[in-house]
Amino acid sequence: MSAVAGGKGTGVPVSPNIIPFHEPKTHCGSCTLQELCVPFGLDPAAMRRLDELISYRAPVKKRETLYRPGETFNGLFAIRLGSFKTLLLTEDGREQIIGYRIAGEILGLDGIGSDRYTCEVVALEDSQVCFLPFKELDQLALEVPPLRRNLFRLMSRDLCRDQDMMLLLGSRSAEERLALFLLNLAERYQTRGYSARELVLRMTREEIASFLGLKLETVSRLFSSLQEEGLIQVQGRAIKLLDPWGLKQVVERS
Amino acid sequence: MSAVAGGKGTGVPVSPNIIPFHEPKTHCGSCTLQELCVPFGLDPAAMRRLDELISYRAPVKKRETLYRPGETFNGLFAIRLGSFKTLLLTEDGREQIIGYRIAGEILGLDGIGSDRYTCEVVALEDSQVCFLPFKELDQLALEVPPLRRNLFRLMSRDLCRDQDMMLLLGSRSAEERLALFLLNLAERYQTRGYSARELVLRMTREEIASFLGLKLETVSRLFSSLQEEGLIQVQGRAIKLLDPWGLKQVVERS
DNA sequence: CGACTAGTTGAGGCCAGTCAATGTTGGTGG
DNA sequence: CCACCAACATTGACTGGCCTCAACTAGTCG
Repeated sequence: MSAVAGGKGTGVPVSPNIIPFHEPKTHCGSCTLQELCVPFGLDPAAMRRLDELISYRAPVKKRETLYRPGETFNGLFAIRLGSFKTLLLTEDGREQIIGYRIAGEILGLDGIGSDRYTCEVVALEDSQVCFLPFKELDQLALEVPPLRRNLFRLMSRDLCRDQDMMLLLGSRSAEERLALFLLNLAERYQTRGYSARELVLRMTREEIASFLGLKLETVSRLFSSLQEEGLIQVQGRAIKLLDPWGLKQVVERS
Repeated sequence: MSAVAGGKGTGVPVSPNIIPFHEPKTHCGSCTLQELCVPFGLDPAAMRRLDELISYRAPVKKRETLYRPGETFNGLFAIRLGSFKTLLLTEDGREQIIGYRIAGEILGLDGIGSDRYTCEVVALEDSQVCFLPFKELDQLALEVPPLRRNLFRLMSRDLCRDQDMMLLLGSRSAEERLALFLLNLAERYQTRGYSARELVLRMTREEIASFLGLKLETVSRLFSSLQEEGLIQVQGRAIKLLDPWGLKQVVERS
């Protein structure tokens, strides 16, 4: 069963660990991620109304599933803390990871169209999400144009990200894929105030491989060879980008 | 310069070949594709208002570009007739085809978020599109909930399609990719009232290959081998699916 | 008719996959 | 706190699927 989204698609949140609202810093207005997230650019009044509509903020433990394909769509999740993988299963049971989402990003957009979520979302570490019930969100968006705009922007951002990913999977070598993966990740962490040079991966080699359309041994070998080239430094899941410009060259050399 | 979307991102439509509105069958209400398209499920009054906001219906010639990355986003295009490829360019100039859109489908959603279109769209044959200016569409959607719903549905549909494509590119063999491509195409043509068994490709082998993350020779070889297996019959771009069930088996055999 | 584009087919090479052995890390319980 | 175990990661040897290069055919348009 899902950790938060409600069992068996009933739409009723059942997490026993909902974070009390009187805790400090559990409001959009004081959230450090607001400019990446749904509330971006809203005036204080609108922000307060958005806050009221968020029906709960809840922790999701490592490896727990946030939602699964087929569960009824009832809203979006904003990642407050932590990271998630999104994946699809092939008919023969293998999993293909199609996304990797970190704090400030939105989960659940895949369900907007069909009333059902279509992919599976699993926490890669202990995380926290804010739940935005869609009906109410849609209503509020009617009155608040910037919110409406943000919703479109978020969907469009996902569309473009997926298209970039198709470009990557369709026409890049294994080495280019890994280099792009690292650069992209570093950039996203940087916008969140973390170092642009050092990052700690939350995924296993196998998960990275699945995401990049490769095998885990290939990923492992590539980490080693990029390290030998002096471009990165690898210590398990801690990666240092020693030469970001060199990494970009790896991508751009045709 | 773009064929329709306006030169140099000015947002002013400049096509010299706009189809007069007094032509028969140029209204949503009488369009055979309405149930696949934006107007799905709208009541007659709303449908009329949607019709009024469509600022033009225009032909796009084979190989003409509908819009390019960087041009200002000013609205969506509904395909009335024909087909298009959507593509991204790598920094070294190769093109990666990321989508293949036919009548009843929507183009331009990639631009909603950023005020600029992000991919390039090119007609594969002489085609026709309806232009929906986004500002007005967004306004109308405020008053017409089913229209709002349709917009979300369309974006979400694209998201899921792209995700399926990532699954295909990330974890399927060349033969599986081609079989899936043919089955998917046949299904889409079938919903539009065409035969589920016979289809005429509008793409070259090279375009199919790019879309599937392969090389043209590989695609050509696969057409031949699927034909030898008795699953399809190939005559240039005319393909007959002799054994759709067998094709599905090709995909599902792990 | 010739030039051009699209498509097919063959021979050979290489990148990434597969199989397998070994090393490392981190969580758990004694 | 440390020993143990399982999961994760690395590395090597070999294989194979798809790519590359190349020759040839068929259809199209001026």
